[in-house]
Amino acid sequence: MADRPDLAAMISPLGRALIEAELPVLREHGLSMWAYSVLLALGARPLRTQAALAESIRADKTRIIGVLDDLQRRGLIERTPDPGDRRARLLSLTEEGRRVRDSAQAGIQRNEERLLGRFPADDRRAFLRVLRALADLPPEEIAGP
Amino acid sequence: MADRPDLAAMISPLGRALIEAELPVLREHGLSMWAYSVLLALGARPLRTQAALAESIRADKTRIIGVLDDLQRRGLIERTPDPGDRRARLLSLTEEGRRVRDSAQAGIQRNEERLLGRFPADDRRAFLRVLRALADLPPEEIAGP
DNA sequence: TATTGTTATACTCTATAACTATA
DNA sequence: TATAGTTATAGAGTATAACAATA
Repeated sequence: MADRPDLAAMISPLGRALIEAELPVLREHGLSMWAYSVLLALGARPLRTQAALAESIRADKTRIIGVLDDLQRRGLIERTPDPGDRRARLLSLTEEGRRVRDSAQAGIQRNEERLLGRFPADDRRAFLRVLRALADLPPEEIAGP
Repeated sequence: MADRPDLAAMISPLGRALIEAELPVLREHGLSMWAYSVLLALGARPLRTQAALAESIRADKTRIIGVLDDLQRRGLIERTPDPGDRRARLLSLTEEGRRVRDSAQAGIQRNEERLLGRFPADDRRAFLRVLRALADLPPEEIAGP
């Protein structure tokens, strides 16, 4: 027997539980998980094509179309044909979209801070430092040789 | 904007990537992810019913039947009717099952140790300490009030 | 009647392929 | 012809409901 559980066996269910914890907050804002992912991705920087957006959130491009339709209808994003190439749609957050994203994220991180609050500050900082570094690794690096 | 990404946004994709990293190792041992989960759960302690096993790995009970069929056929687990209640099936690992589980887990953790090896020992210990504590929390505690 | 395990069915999510419009 | 976006179809994975055996 190993002296610790597999990382994946700890991290993967924890991720599912954290997503479960997000759902009530997102529901209050009328957002699905995909919709929230889109708002986060567009907030980081506006994107020039839906395909690029889909790739950045690791989704299939056909999967986000309904999500974009809904966000646009509700005035949270703008989707305008690129004048330079009318096949592409320029994507960006509206002010309202930014507001909804920030409000949802504040609610989510409030709960996450409650969870982290049970650990000593040093452990918390080290945990976040390692987690951020691991999360930034490209999947090929995680997969290994 | 928040000063860090949401925990879920970091942890959940990381979990998926770690599972991807496990797949080649599991494939070498002829194991699916569910089969490996079963071997791990039965290794911790033998279980008296399939329903209890399913619950312990957060699976539907109908979902693991084919997995158990296969593991039993290959001699990795034993599934014997409980003499005291012939409806139930006593589940346990065989010696071969234990061997396969240990070999697969060794391969998986070898790669995980490679990933952790890039961090200072202190950070690594703190990371695992916090991660284990979070993974041990019941989902209700993670969900919050 | 209730419970364990099983099988059959339906549903959800996701990806693949076909289509439209621009280039 | 190639590409961005969209729609329609098919596939995988999962859960729900019905069933058989035992209590």
